[in-house]
Amino acid sequence: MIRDSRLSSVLHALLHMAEHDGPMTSEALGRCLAANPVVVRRTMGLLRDAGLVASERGHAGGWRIVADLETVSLRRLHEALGEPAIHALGHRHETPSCLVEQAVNAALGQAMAEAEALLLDRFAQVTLADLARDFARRHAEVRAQKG
Amino acid sequence: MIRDSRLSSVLHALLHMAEHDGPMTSEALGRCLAANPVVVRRTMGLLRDAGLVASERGHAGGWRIVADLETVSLRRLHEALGEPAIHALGHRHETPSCLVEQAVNAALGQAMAEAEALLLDRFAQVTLADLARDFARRHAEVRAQKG
DNA sequence: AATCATGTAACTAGTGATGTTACATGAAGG
DNA sequence: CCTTCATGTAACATCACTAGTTACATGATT
Repeated sequence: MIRDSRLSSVLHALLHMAEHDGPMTSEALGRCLAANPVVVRRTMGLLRDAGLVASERGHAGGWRIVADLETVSLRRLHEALGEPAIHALGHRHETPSCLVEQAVNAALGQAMAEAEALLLDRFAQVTLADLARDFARRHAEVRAQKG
Repeated sequence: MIRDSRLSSVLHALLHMAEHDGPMTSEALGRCLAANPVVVRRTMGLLRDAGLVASERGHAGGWRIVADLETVSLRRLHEALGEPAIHALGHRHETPSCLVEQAVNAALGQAMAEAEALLLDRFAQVTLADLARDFARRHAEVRAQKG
């Protein structure tokens, strides 16, 4: 089971918002993501706290992007979500007194730190604008196949 | 919360077994790991199925290593444990019909695949013998400080 | 004032490792 | 043979966390 799909969800939501004129309601986003509107609000609220989106109540309310797509990287979104744990693996005692466990933690910890650094680096290199362009390319491709 | 510390646990257990003469009981290993003996049996059983350790019942029974420490890598142990999920992040729909989600999955999936490949590569390069040597070095260091 | 949408609390569901109890099975020693 | 010791395994509880759901308050627009 995937433990945390929020980064994927907010990316999906943000791209839909980028392609959409005017604010989108939590319910509309929930239909796009096949997710519950309350969960959408809960997750988007973290992006609002980070200054990436804004929400408005009442008629014609909803969510809209207030940041430049070119400057928002996946890493920034990951941070906005509270930097949830990336790895499902780990060790129980962080600072063990046992020398054996220290050796284990050193080896395991280094490999995982390298993998995490690589992932965060990749996240930092991809912006919402990149994804929007990739979507546009896929969209054009499908239209070309049909036409 | 760490979801899966089994790799760390079996490494810890195997190194203790390597430093110990004769088989070690689940209860003794449980004391080393601060874990429940039944959990130890459950986890070590996977290594037994992979041919890395053997178990014996009755008096003077317990667990012992039957593989060459030089040839057992962290990756092989990870495989013996059933290759549990490495990432805590992911997306919900693997093959979405939505083009937006396809673009998201492609970007996210590639970054995560790279990170996973790096981690598995690092795991493949570290053997139990390497860890045993690292432990011996740490042990000598501590004795030097005391003496 | 009615309607619409967010804000948020409170609770449930689902997942997977880990903890725990209980009991069967087999091996060694008296 | 029988007791003891240790694994083998089933069954259930616990824990942590995201996601789903219900309910209601708050604020903005018409």
